[in-house]
Amino acid sequence: MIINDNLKMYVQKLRSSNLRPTKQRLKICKFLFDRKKTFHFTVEALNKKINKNKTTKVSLATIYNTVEAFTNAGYLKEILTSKNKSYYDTNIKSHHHFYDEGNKELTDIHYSQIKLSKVPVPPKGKKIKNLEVVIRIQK
Amino acid sequence: MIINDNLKMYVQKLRSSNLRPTKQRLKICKFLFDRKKTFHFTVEALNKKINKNKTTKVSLATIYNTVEAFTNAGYLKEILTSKNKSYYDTNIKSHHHFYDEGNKELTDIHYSQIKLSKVPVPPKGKKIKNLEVVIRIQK
DNA sequence: TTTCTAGTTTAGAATTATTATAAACTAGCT
DNA sequence: AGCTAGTTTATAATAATTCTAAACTAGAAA
Ligand SMILES: [Mn+2]
Ligand SMILES: [Mn+2]
Ligand SMILES: [Zn+2]
Ligand SMILES: [Zn+2]
Repeated sequence: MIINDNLKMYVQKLRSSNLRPTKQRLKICKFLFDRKKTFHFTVEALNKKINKNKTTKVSLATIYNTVEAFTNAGYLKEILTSKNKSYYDTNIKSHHHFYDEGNKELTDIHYSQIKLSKVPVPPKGKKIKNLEVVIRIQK
Repeated sequence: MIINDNLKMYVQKLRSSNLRPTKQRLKICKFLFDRKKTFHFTVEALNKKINKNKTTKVSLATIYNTVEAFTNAGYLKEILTSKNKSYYDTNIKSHHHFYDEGNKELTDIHYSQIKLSKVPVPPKGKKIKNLEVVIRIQK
């Protein structure tokens, strides 16, 4: 996988989603996507990292707005697994997770690592939006 | 399955978990467990039902305390699937769920209705606490 | 029975995560 | 350069939950 350290790519990406490439969004893009590996984060953690010893701070409201916009645009995936706090994933491919109840961390499980040989039919008029397994683990 | 409409059973049950059989706890037990079918609920919903046109109200703090105590005692199971709100289940057997993103309701999937033919090994030093699948559905 | 005390309930305050508000700012078209 | 819709920001509001501390009570002991 290629590391994107050029802003032009993000500018295009944002424009293609009708999101103006503001300096705040580009800074967040750079932080989230300029890396070899995908990762999981909470808004709280992202806010800390983005504003860690930086002179120009991005407001918490913007962090929330941007995470929501990126999720709607399909750049991020929301993982609902924890009590009272949303997690986000820069890995947008369909995949499963371990959720460690001790340190409250998510770990990816590749889609092929879980095989569902029997899955129920959804109720009438409803369709399956998502079938991703969360395996809760602890010491 | 037998409907428990006698309080003595709940008194024993509570005592066996080192929970004093107070009138609040017994009222909540009666509401939660005196029925043919298990069900899912939020604390907000339980609070409304318990206090619906009743003269003696149970405080919201007690509803929270009791739900937590019952969960710790194993009378209830917590289902973490929704953003910002916990769900509880009077079905304490291991089983799976549909979660309808439209009306935010849970529906049981019997344990035998999902077969996992391949499951990954948890990380070193960690063990699987729970492997229950939530299938998100929508119209 | 009455007394005692740890456990429980309660109203209200506090906390945490998140969303809403509205004024100031800015990307980017004209 | 001027305009304007989109964006950022500080701050307030909201929602779910947890905390606090005073009042109450179950039930053991006297
Ligand atoms: Mn919340
Ligand atoms: Mn909360
Ligand atoms: Zn992931
Ligand atoms: Zn259930």
